[in-house]
Amino acid sequence: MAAERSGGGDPARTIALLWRRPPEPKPVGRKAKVSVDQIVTAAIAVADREGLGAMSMARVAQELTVGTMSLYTHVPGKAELIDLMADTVLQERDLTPEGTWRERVKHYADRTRAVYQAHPWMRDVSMVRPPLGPGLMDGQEFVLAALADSGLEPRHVTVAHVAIEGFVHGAAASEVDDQQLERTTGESGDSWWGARQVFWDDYFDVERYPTMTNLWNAGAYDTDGTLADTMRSSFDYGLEKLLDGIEGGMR
Amino acid sequence: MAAERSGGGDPARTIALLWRRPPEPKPVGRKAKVSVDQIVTAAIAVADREGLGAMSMARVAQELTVGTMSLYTHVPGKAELIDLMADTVLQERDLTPEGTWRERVKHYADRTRAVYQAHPWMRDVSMVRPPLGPGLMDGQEFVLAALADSGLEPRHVTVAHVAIEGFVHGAAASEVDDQQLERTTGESGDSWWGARQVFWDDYFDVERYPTMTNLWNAGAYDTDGTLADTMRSSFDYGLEKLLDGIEGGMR
DNA sequence: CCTCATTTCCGTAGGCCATACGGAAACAAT
DNA sequence: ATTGTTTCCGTATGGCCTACGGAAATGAGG
Repeated sequence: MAAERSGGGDPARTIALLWRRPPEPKPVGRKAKVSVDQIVTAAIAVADREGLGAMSMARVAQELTVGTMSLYTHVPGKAELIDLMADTVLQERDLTPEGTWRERVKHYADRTRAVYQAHPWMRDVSMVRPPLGPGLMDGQEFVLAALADSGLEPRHVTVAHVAIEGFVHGAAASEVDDQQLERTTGESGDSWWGARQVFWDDYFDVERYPTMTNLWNAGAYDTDGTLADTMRSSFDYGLEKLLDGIEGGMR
Repeated sequence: MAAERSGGGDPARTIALLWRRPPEPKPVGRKAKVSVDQIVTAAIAVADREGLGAMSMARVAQELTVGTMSLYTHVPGKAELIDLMADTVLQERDLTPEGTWRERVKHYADRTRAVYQAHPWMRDVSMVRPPLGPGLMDGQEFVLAALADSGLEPRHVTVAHVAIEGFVHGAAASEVDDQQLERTTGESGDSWWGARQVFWDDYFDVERYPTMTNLWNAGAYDTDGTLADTMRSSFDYGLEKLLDGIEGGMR
């Protein structure tokens, strides 16, 4: 379906969970078999292996040898669990503030990209209404600090920030899409394209697509590395050009 | 769940459907109550109104007053139906080749953005293994022609193309994310942020986030328009800077 | 009109999913 | 041993996709 995060429940409860502020100590009552951390860890493990689609409450409970409904004692629902998962993996970026502002933005992009590589299901998590936890907030502060040091006006810092965030998450997402599809469908990108050879043979119209034909003949699509390499270069190229443009606008 | 397109079935069948090449005329047998076009149109209508999550085979069949399983006579399965939907709405961009190469790329970006605006469920459709139909192909040809006219080397045309494609789809996707969430959850972005006021009151740490605090105090987050306006400017700003960078790299 | 091959229509059934509800079980304090 | 509190979890509801196979409709040939 979709980016199925939203946190329909009580926002205060979700935010308290994100910052791991337990409601209060409970010396009385039955001992808990599982903790929030265990649930989040197990959920991430399932999603890493089999995709977000396979991360069901029943599946996570099974992983912890616990009844499905037990999870609801610790976590309001599935949407909130996804919030917790996302913020947790965003904390894996350890962002060291070294170098020029450009180097720091590049560093941020690389670390974020690494998160997506390690957790391809992040593709399916919308960042428009993000989990307001430490993982997200620390990243924002890091990029904003770099941009503020660049000499941009405060006003332009915020708009450049949104553009960079959008590019990084968007590019990282489309880069791991391929792997995620491979994981869920069991078919690799190369094999997928290979199976569609029939398209180039029977449907591609040279007259309708002259530019593609020319580029093909000019060897523009000859490639040494894999499809993953190509996407990686595009990520770097695009970010570089975007930063060039931002820098150029300052002078 | 996810970007639930993949076309696990026979690729040749799917491609034939995308280009609307019927297998052959059938003078014999029971008359069909519905056509492929009707199914695709109804599916798009449902997804437009209620999101891709609500676009189930049963729901589409209901729309056409037909049994659920009847759809499978005309369409291999849900994944292929989504392929058909995506390529159909991409055909709605009518791309007129006028102006400089930059103007044409901008034109392409705007038309693609309009598609996402009209069909927010496109956010959930992965473009990594795209539907190889006329809608997608015509768009690719258009951008490549613009870039080829720019004077870029063939080699750089392809990498710039991937970067632009990624930016446009990524930015358009995150721009409509908000609307889609509003549609499915019934809560607007403003109301969502408002309900999380508690975060700024009780959790935001001024010492931990000095840059954000400074920017806030400098009025960088004061805004005249809505959240949608802000995202729109970022889309334009980011594309502009990306094209600046690409153009600058040529000299 | 009847037969028959061909095509489409679609009911049923199996195996998934989230989660509301409410009772059973475990534990600390009295 | 009782009581209050908390956690655990079985059941049930209403959804989803689609494999299977039989019923219904249609045109052609007799």
